[in-house]
Amino acid sequence: MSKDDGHLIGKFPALPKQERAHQKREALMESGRFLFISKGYESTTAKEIAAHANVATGTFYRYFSDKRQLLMSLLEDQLEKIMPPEPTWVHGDPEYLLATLLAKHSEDLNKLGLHRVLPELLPHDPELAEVITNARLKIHFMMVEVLEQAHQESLTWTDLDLDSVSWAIIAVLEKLPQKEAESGSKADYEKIAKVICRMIFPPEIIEQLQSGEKTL
Amino acid sequence: MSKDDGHLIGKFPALPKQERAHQKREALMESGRFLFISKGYESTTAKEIAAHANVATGTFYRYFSDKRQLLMSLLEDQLEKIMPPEPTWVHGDPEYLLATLLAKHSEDLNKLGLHRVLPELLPHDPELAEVITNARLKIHFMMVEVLEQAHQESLTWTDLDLDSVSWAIIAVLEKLPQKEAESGSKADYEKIAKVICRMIFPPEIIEQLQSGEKTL
Amino acid sequence: MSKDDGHLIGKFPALPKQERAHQKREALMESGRFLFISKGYESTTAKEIAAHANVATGTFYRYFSDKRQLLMSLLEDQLEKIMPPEPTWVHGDPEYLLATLLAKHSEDLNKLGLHRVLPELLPHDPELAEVITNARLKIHFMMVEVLEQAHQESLTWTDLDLDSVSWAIIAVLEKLPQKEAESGSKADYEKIAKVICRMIFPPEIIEQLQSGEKTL
Amino acid sequence: MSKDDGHLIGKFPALPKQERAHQKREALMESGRFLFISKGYESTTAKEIAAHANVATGTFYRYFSDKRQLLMSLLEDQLEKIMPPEPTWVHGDPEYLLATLLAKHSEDLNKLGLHRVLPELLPHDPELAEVITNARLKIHFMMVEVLEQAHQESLTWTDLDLDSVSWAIIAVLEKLPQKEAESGSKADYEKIAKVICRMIFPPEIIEQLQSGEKTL
DNA sequence: GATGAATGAGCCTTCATTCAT
DNA sequence: GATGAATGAAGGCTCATTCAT
Repeated sequence: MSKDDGHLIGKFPALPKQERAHQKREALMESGRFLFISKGYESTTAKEIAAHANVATGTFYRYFSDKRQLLMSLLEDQLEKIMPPEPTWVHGDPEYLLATLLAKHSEDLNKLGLHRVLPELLPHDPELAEVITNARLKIHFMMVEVLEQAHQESLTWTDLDLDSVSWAIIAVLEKLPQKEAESGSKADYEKIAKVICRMIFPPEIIEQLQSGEKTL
Repeated sequence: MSKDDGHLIGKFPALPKQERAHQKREALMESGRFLFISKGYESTTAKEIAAHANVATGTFYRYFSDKRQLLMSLLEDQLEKIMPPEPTWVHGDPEYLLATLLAKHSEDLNKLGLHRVLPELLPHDPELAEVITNARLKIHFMMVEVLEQAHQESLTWTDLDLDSVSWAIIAVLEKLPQKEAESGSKADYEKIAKVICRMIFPPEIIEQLQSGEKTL
Repeated sequence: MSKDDGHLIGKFPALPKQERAHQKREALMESGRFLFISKGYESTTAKEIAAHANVATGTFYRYFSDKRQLLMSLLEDQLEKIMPPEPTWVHGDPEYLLATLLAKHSEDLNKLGLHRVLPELLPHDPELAEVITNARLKIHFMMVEVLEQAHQESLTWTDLDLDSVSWAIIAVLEKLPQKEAESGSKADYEKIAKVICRMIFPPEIIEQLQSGEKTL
Repeated sequence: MSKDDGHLIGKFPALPKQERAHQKREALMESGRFLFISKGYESTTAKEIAAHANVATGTFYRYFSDKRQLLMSLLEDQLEKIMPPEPTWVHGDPEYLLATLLAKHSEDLNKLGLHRVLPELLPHDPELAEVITNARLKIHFMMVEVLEQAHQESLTWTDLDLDSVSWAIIAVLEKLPQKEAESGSKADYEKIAKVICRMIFPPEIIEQLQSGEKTL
């Protein structure tokens, strides 16, 4: 049904103008993403992106002021997808939950794929760096909050700095894609989840949580 | 005696030729390092490096076949400095030792500084990637070995996968410079060391080690 | 009609796109030819060719991958023009025919002009050398064939090696432009034709042919 | 005997200074000749020539103001060697004499080898061109004179322009090295000599000369 | 809006030439 | 005299960006 329903004749899609434009924009972004990931940001030229999206070079510049803006749009568009859903660790087996979370997060990142180009740019593009840092901070605060909550309930180690724990967890999280890229295979999320959990919970707490005695 | 005896003031260094050449090479490498770190590898031109080292463009090419080779030399020169000395965790307070190690490692990396450019290049330079991956693997194996040893002595958690622990530690280690770059200040090595140690040792073991009862 | 109808005066050519592109290519080739001839192949830069054709440097590279390719195109385009039409010496006054042929050939070469750059390149560009050698061989075989035919009819010297004769003729032919370049004036084609004819025909045969007694 | 007679100790030749200098100059010229011929004039760098002659780059410029001057010296030095000895065609079998001359000339040219680089330079170096043109003219006049002499004795064709004959002969002469370079083998000097002779002498004259009846 | 030819600044690299040692 | 490191102008080529159609 709707506008794409086969009433098309030949190669002239009868889409509303705005829709057509939107499609082109999308195509360019997708091409940009693909090429950035395949060959790196610097090595990808605007012309290539346009060609890959089957539009003329000039068209690129109608939709984006330059290569960088396309990247920014990619990020804006999809940064929220990186945001891990608030983990509900305290409601059940935290190791299992975390392993699931890791798998999901890793998959999301891979779908997005941009983590491969960011390192290339972050150090030299403050604005971009800020966007990313903010996203990271958001995750960090979210995680600290969760840890804090668990701390309130006396579920966590009492002698560890929650901020450092949170940061360490994020460090591990962010290194995951690299690990997988280097080894060429999926990481063993369960083992890693177990390690991460140990940073947070004493073993006996985890057992309690796993046995379901102590859910929120 | 004569004109070369060091009494000269001003711009006539009068060093032995080979020395002069070596100095120039060093100056170029230092300039390369500085500029790579400041403005990124791609954005740095051979001309700039030469200018920063106060030599002509052509001189750059006398000492290096190109920018990449300069980077490789930087790495070769200093990769061993990254190599953390084998930690002797089991001989004393592991938290203290690890904190010291973190501080030292972080400082080394910062002196080297290249960790900022590597991410930019690794995905697109297989040879370079291999060099780095090898170095990382070396650290990883070293760490696994140490953990294994501790494990033999029943010092470690018995339910954690040592390989994953090792990898997580390295992940944290490698994220340190980024953390410091983003926050603009030194990390709190002691708190982080504590978190890392928790991945390895049960708290009571750490206490034992700290009290010196159970050294190797 | 409207703005494209040719009534425009000034700088708006308004040709169909393809035509314009073709013209630009032509202009570049012509500029290349001119500059190669004037100042030599090596001494001519792509930038100069572009400037002479009133286009930007980059435009040169849209139409040609490099200087050499432009030269190759020049040759391909015009090599057939060098090919002398098969002479019909045996049908009439051979001296007159040959003189005409020489004049024509010389004029063609001069129009083309590339004979001035070829010597510079042939020894160091095997591919180019092959192209040229093939063209020369073609002429050689054509000439041998004609001589052979004349030989069949007992028109030629009986004691000369036709292959050597053919080669000598071509040598003379190819030296013509140089002779003219050095003296700065046209060669005396009739006198030279007479000399060449003497390499082929005994004088009495020529007389016969000239008197028309013995045409094919 | 003399200065080179074995009193040398180690690697310090006890040659008079001037001699040493002269040797270096010679070595540079020989290296230049070799490299010009192998890789072309333009593609040969001063540094290469120096390296090939086992001297430092700077030394090159002590003996020659630049690459071109080295070439000029090469020519000056050896141009006379190109000069064919005045042929004494009229004293014996002209075909035999000419064949010998061709062989000798060809060998000389090949020893010199510079005929390979001249075409690259002549069109764009008027001074050089003049040197060469003069040499050629000298040969031309020499040849015309000989022909004239033969003409006086009624040995030559009476209806051919001696100037054109002379020029044609030189054309053939100068194309010889190219022919040999292209075919990769020696030319058949006897056959070619026969053709050339036919441009000059009627067959019966040649027979006379060969039979020795009519020497000068 | 779309096109893609055109632009030209700027990068990489080479090499003739100089000059301090 | 000899050396060879240093110089820097200049050529080849790319690519982000513009603009006439």
